[in-house]
Amino acid sequence: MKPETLNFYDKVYAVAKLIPYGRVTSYGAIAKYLGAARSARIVGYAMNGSHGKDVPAHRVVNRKGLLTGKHHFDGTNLMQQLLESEGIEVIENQIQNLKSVYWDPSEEL
DNA sequence: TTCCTGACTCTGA
DNA sequence: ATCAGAGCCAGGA
Repeated sequence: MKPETLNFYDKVYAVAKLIPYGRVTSYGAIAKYLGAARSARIVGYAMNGSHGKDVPAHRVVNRKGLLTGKHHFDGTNLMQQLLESEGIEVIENQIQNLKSVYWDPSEEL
């Protein structure tokens, strides 16, 4: 396998690992940071392989702050619990005060 | 090689 | 303001 091919996933994982504690980001933000603003779905798709890795996928949500990927987690509210455990208020799969906990790699990095 | 699916996002009504 | 539809890229069969 070519390193370039894996580079995309590797970058996604790398950025996800860079997400600070108590902060969340969106797929589009990561995609944009990687130079593929239109590949937001690919970022989420890449997260499918993040299981078993050190990638805090629970800190990655969609642009609306909705936990769309929580269904892919082991439990049903596991993702929400993880976020709440970090001080992030989540109600009905919706992150509250998203603006305050939002973390943009393009701006922070 | 082609077709299908998907943890998204944007634009239009 | 909210709701619905189309577009986009990458990976797997």
